[in-house]
Amino acid sequence: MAATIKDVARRARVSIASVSRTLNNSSSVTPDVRERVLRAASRLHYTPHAAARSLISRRTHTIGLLLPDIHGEYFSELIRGVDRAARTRGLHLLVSCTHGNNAEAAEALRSMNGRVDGLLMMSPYIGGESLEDALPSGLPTVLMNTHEPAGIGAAFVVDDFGGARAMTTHLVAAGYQDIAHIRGPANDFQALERVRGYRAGLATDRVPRVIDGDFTEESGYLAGRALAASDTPPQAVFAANDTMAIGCLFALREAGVRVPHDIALAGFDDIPLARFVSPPLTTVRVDIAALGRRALESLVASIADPNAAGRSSIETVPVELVVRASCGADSQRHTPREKARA
Amino acid sequence: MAATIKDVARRARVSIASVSRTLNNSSSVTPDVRERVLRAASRLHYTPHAAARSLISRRTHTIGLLLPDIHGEYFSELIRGVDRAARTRGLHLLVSCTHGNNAEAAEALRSMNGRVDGLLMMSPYIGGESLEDALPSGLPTVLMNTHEPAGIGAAFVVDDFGGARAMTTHLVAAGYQDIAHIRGPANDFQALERVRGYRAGLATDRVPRVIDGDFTEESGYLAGRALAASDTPPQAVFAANDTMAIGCLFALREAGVRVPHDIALAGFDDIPLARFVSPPLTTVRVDIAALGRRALESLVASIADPNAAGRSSIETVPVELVVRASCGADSQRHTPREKARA
DNA sequence: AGACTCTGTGAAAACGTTTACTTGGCGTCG
DNA sequence: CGACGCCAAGTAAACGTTTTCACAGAGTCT
Repeated sequence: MAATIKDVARRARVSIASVSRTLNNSSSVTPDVRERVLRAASRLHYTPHAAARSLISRRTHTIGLLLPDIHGEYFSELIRGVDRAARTRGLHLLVSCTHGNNAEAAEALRSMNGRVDGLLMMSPYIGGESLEDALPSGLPTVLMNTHEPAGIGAAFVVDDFGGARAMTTHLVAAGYQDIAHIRGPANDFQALERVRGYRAGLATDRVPRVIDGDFTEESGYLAGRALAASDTPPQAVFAANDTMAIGCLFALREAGVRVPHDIALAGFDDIPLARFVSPPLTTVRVDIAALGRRALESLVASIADPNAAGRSSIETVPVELVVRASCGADSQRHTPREKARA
Repeated sequence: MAATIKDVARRARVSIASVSRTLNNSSSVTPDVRERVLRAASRLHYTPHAAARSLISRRTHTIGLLLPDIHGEYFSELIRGVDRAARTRGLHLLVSCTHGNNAEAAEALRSMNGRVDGLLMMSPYIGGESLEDALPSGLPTVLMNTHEPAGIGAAFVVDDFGGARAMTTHLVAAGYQDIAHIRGPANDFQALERVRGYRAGLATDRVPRVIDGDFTEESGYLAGRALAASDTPPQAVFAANDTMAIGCLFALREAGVRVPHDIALAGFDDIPLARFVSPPLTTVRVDIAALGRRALESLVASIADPNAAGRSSIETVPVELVVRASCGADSQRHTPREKARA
């Protein structure tokens, strides 16, 4: 049975108020009392009961992290980034998944009531009922990668549009004219942004060529097989994430298509794998840990001052083009332009 | 301001006891009362305050997950496994990292007091003060991949020894005689077990050849470079994890050593990357999500019945040998035996 | 018809803190 | 020398629940 503040008070022969004051440095106490309390507390291995404390102080020192799923490097990086930032502020992390399910998200939100001081939420899903109803009112919230109108709180989004446009522009500049895009799921905000960036990056006279995918390796594989078998294969393929790009790479290889010689390839996210496949994958690097860190910092600020300005601001996390061999533009060889010149 | 049980009671014109009973189905209430309470609760968007509830009921419905670090697929898989199992039981997850730091671990443990019903902890580190002192007494705890004597609670360990021995045996059976092992950090329980398995798997007349590493890709790279430059390069290299194996692979490739033709290579963990490097890596698959799931289930059981039998049992999570091209034994070519026969 | 058992409801205690308020002692200043 | 103010320490209320206990009313059985 854990010791309570009463046990400490009794042992130190003071009132519970003095114990509380000593332990919280909330107001000055006599060195004598202080000494006795500290000794008693450590003797009893006393640690304050978090629930009791947060019941009265209205602070849990915990923030909720609600993710669509926990899968792969992407989320562990995100959690890591958030955790580090939280740790330096003495905050705990309550992690939960929605599994892309809006009902489950609402359920998770509901059961976090009174458990957290604020909420960090990634919900790229579009459609279904709005989150606004489900969110406990008054709970400071920061969204990540969401399309929600920013009435809820601050939001941080990865610059999917900018990254996809930069990638497409890069491919165009490398001389590819017919560039296909393997897109992510239709109800995913990030997937949409990347399609939008792809379209924006294309030369104005080119017709976009978008193939369905769902961010899985298999969907990339299927798309790659279809493209390889096409009467008019594209010169380059830009997959909306690295996982699909790698699936596509395998399909192309299987079909005897050389990358980047016959078809150039690019992805998005810069997962660790990207460097290691052969050829190494050209992609867009996303500093996902930074996203987590910045989102947490913003949340902390809005907890500290609920009426702060910048409440419903949207901030963009920059991305970076990473050019490797798979797009044929890292060296002098393989690009159509170079081939033509030769 | 969130609604409390009093608000609901007032609106439903009943006592707070009736509200509580209705919402918890704890005892029968009149349909009439029930109806009024439910209507009032939903009208007010009432959700019980978790801290207040757990103060009195001594249950937080939260379990603490304490990890050495959150990095890479390994931990996201673990969290995922634990989360799924927790979710089906209506439990929340409080995640924290120790960063391999025993002091930080103690601090995290301390601040989890009263916050969690039980603790799931992975602490492969050896040395430093024992965890036993830091652990809040009476808190059900399940350890993962630890060397701690099982006085604390149940423990689950991956069969590192068995996996490493199986891999070594496999390499021996494939005809390799001189097999080097790149080991993990000296203070890591799993690394030690893998070394032990390696030694056990070697033919009795062979001298173990162990090279230092620390589970990072770079250490694998350095080891690989040293081995390639050695006067007596081994016939096969068994790295204690895939990450080092891949580092080693790059070093060997750089040195012009063909894998598996000149030197065979094997890893441990079966990270997703393993399938994709070239040649695909022979390794040992660890179902890390299953480890998390089983550990959580065991924890739940010991929370439900604190005096349960099997309290300080140690269970082993099985592993599986995954033979791919890098060890030269998946096909008929490349193994010394085959080469000799040819 | 009276006593007795249920059953549903409300009042109140309890959980372990923090904090506003109260009290008592002491020093200071007029 | 007395009044005033300040400081440390204690008392008690409050936080929002669950749960024990008491109670009232309705059946049921002799």
